[in-house]
Amino acid sequence: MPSDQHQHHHGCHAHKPSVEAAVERLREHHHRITGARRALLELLAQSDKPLTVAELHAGSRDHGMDLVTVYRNMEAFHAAGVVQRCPLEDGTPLFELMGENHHHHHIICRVCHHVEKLDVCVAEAFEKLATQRGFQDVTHTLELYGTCPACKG
Amino acid sequence: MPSDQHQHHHGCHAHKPSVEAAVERLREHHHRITGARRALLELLAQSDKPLTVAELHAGSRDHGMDLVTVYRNMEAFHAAGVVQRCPLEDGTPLFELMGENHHHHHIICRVCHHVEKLDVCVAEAFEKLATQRGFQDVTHTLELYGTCPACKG
DNA sequence: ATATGTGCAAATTCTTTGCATTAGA
DNA sequence: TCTAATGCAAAGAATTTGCACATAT
Repeated sequence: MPSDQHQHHHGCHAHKPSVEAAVERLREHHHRITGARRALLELLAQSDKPLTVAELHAGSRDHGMDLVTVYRNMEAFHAAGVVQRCPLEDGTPLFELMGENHHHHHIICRVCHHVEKLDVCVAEAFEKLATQRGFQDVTHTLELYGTCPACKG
Repeated sequence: MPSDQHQHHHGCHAHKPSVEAAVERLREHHHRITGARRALLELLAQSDKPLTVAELHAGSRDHGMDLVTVYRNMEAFHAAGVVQRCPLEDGTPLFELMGENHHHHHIICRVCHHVEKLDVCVAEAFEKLATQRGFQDVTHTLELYGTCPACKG
């Protein structure tokens, strides 16, 4: 039962909440809240799509942090459950803020890497299969790949 | 409508079929069928899980091919629609033969990378969403990650 | 016969590590 | 104050490219 179509009027909406939630989570994990981390969290919160290391680095260029800081923080964020990794088909790492906002997936153009959010999740029930087999801390990714209208040909 | 449970008595069964199907596909794409390619296809067909570049290289060591041959052929196979890429959460590339056999997904231990096949696919319907948005050649991956029973702690 | 595929070596890109310095808590 | 985070530089790993030779069609 797709309840879609809410994401084509973005701008600067309910971002702070996700950032603050992330900050709390990081504190729980005894991490310090630095300028670099705030900058990265803001970026992730403002983005409507998962970001690459390069995009994170470029996007926070006003803060001027080093690439290695991006790598280290994405690892820390992931370990703290603040971001989710959802690599492209070719393995390129993408990072996305784990929202309290409902879980969702993406349709990604395999040519231009344009990403659209799909506000539906059919996979939650699926996770039970894994849990039944004795797996713990089960998460999932569901990515659709295709050629977007602009890239036909 | 899950039609599960057919894969726990493997050995050397219906492999040739998938290999031959792949070979045909490669021919359609005007690719030559070399020893290296046969070896890689056999390996993929015999495996009940997606394989890494290293595994493909090691597994075909009797043929003694170069690592770069694995890379190049996986790219060719993917372009020809013979294999599917399904990277691990961390981006590590995995390759799996695209079967005429029914589509399925995996549950992967994020500690030891043990992989189990799930003979169910809930995502086909999902692909329609992408098609409706004008995407073409839509495929998907659905991977579940967790800590397997052996890796608890 | 001819072009594609392969191996080897080198180049490139991506990611990680070490260590001195800076800055949160 | 005291430890975690950062930047810079260097190391390491993964992947790609170039070119001469081998081999499927």
